[in-house]
Amino acid sequence: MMSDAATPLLRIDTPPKTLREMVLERLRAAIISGHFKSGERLIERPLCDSLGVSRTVIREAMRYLEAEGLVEIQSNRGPVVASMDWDRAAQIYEIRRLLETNAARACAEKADARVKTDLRRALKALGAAYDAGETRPLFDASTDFYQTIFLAAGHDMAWDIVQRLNSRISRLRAMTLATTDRHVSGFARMTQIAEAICANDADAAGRAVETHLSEAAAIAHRLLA
Amino acid sequence: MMSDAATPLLRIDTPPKTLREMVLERLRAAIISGHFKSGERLIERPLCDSLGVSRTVIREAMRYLEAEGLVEIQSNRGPVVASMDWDRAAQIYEIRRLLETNAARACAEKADARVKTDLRRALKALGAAYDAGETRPLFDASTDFYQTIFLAAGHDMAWDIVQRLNSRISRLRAMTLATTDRHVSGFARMTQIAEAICANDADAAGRAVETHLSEAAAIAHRLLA
DNA sequence: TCCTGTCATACGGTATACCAACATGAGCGG
DNA sequence: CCGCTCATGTTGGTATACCGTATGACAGGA
Repeated sequence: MMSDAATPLLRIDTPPKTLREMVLERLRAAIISGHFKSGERLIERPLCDSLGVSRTVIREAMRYLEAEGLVEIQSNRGPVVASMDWDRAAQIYEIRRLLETNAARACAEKADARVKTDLRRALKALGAAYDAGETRPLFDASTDFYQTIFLAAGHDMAWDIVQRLNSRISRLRAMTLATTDRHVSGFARMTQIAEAICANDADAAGRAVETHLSEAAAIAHRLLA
Repeated sequence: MMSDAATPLLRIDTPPKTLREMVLERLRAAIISGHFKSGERLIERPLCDSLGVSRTVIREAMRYLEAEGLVEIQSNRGPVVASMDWDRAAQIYEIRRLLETNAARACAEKADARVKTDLRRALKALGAAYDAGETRPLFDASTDFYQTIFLAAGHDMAWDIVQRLNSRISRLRAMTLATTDRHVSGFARMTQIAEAICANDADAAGRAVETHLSEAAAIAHRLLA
């Protein structure tokens, strides 16, 4: 027999990306990075030209982005980059609070040596990104840190939700990260979280995430409201 | 002056639905109701024929359903109705637990007379649906009950998430509701929830939702695992 | 000046035809 | 039993056309 049906190691689950996946990623990245500002119309035909694809592909990508909440479709006017107000942002921070504290607790309970090294590595990268001071790597390192926690906790569905929510408050997150005092307190909080998890202390991990997030939400509130 | 800029009463905000919205709703309903079984391929052209629309519309609807997680796209094979295993279902129940207990608590804290009558009305409808014994009205009444709670709490984003999660475990929910002992305990739990909220007792409301959900999850686990 | 009606333009919503690439299963030969 | 080839079904993607709505410019009339 060749091998078992599910050999996980050389399985190709994403055979070369389709055009619409690439277009989707670019559009999403463009929105998240602020290249398209909120409220801006996304007109199909110009996008076709600049991306070099047909309307079909653009439109299908738009449906996906619509479902993600990154664009809103106005009737007979087409897609517009979604905007965010404080009320909804606050709801997002609240949902994140629930999901992230829960994930941190679960992670702390089941973290083994492997997870702990991953986490320390992610934290180290995060520290380097904080020192470097550029927004983009900081974004990525922060994402990686949380991803480590969520996946180690086995909460991949919650992680999907959190990522989606984060993409909708990307501007807010960028501004929050750029806040100067955040450079110190942010990393300190992340360190607390990592330490609590490495000590398998679920309560401490949950509390650390909670304070981290409430601080972030407070800064965001000051910036937006 | 004619009238203020925003005359709310005759404003048309949903000018007649577009074809793709109608198609989207029908396909979604067809998947949730089990008309398309999980794992089943959704082949474009037959769908075009049966729905009487063009491929464009079908394909765009599929992108949306993909983003919702109701269908999965296999490369070069197109959309397939997504399936659900217990691990992911458990994650969904866990996320619902967090969001629903939180919403119930918030609702209990800020419920006024208006909300309470709405809730009692929803509960009454729910009781009638339980007595009638048909699955579909029960589904709708249950949805309405929770919607009342979430919206009264001001948690509309969480509500969107919960609805999306529920659509992904619709089969499981249907089986759970059909379980006979659920007919008694389910309504009793819902009554507890409503009473706690009407008493503005956040802790009791949270606890009631928690037990309700953990019971539901246990039944689902028995059925699926 | 302030309406109001008209018109041209821009753009989304939908349909259709067409083609290339890939998947799959049947049949064929070894 | 295995591998090869080939026909067919289906998706991925493009190009094109047409209609309806939205919008802004403009002209005439109260």
